[in-house]
Amino acid sequence: MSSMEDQVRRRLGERGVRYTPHRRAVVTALARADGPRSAAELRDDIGDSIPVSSLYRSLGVLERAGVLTPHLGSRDVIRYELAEWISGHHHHLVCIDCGSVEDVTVPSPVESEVRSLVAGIAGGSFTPLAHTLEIEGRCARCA
Amino acid sequence: MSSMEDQVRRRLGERGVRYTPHRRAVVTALARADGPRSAAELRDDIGDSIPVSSLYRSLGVLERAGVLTPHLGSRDVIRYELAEWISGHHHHLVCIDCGSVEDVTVPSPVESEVRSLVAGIAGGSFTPLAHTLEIEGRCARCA
DNA sequence: TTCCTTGCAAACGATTTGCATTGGA
DNA sequence: TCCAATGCAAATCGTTTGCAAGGAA
Repeated sequence: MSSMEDQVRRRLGERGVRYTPHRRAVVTALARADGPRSAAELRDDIGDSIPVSSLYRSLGVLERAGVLTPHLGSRDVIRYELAEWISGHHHHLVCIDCGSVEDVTVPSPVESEVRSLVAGIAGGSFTPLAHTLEIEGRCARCA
Repeated sequence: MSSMEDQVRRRLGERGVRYTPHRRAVVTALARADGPRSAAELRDDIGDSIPVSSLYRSLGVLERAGVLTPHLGSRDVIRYELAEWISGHHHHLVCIDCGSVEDVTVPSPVESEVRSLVAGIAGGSFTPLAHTLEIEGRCARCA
C-alpha cells in the first residue's frame, strides 16, 4: 500500500473513522485524477456499485476529516480533490466552455511570489489561510 | 443617471435587450455590494416585490449580455457580481466559516506581476483569458 | 400586432436525510 | 454487543421552465 494511502488511513484512524472500501475507492479515484471530480464523475470511474447516497456520505466524511477539499468553481456541482497536504499545493485551469478543471503546479520561486502577494493583499482584518489562482480560459479540446 | 448605468443600458441596447426596472434593481444592488451576491441575498436587498423566477431570469439575461459574472466559489449558491469591464479587476477574500465573499483590489504593480505569472503558468495548450486569486481565510466577524 | 417580459406554479436535479439493516472491532 | 457504515427511498432546496397574461414598440 502506498504511503499516501497510509497517510489517509492514519488521519482517519486518529479521528475514529474507518477506511472502508467505498472511501478508499473515492480516494484512489481522486488520486488518479488530474483535477477535481464531481460525484457523478467519480461514479463513472468507480462504477454504480456505490449507491449515490453512500458516495455523498463518503465525500462528506472525507471532507470533514480533512482528506478532501471541495472545489466550488463549477456550476451546479461540487467537485472534490485531495487536500493539499496530500496532493501538494497547486492552482486551477478552468475551461469556460466545457467547465473542466485541471490542476497546475507552478515553479516554487513563482509560488513564493504568489504567497507574498497574498500576505500583502489581505492586509487588514482578514486572516488568509490558503489561496488558489483560478485561471479561466479555453482548454485544448475546446480551443 | 450615472455613467455606469449608461454603459449597461447601451450594452443591453446593442443586443436588443431592455433595461427594465427589475434588471436595473439587480444591477444597482450589485453596484452597491462589496462582493458577489446570491439570488437570496439580492432578494433581501431588493425586496419580495421581485418574484424568484423573475430574479433568476434577470440574472440569466444580464449574465448572457456580459453585464454580470457568476462567482462559483460558494457552496450551493451562485453569487453574481458586475462584470470586470464595469467594476474593475479584483480578487476575492472568501471566509471559510461564514462563506461570505469580499472583493479586494491589488496595487497595479502587484497586479501586473500576477498577470505575468498567469501568462507563464498556463503555458501549453490552455489559453488563459481571465484569472482570480481566491484567498480563503477568516473574515473579521468570524475571527 | 408582434415580440419581449412577467408571474405563478410545476418541474428539475444535485445533494441530503430518515430509517431499518449490515458488518466490523 | 455496540456503534459506525450502508442502501434504499423520500425529502430538500436552489434553480429552471411551461404557459398564460401584461407591456412596450
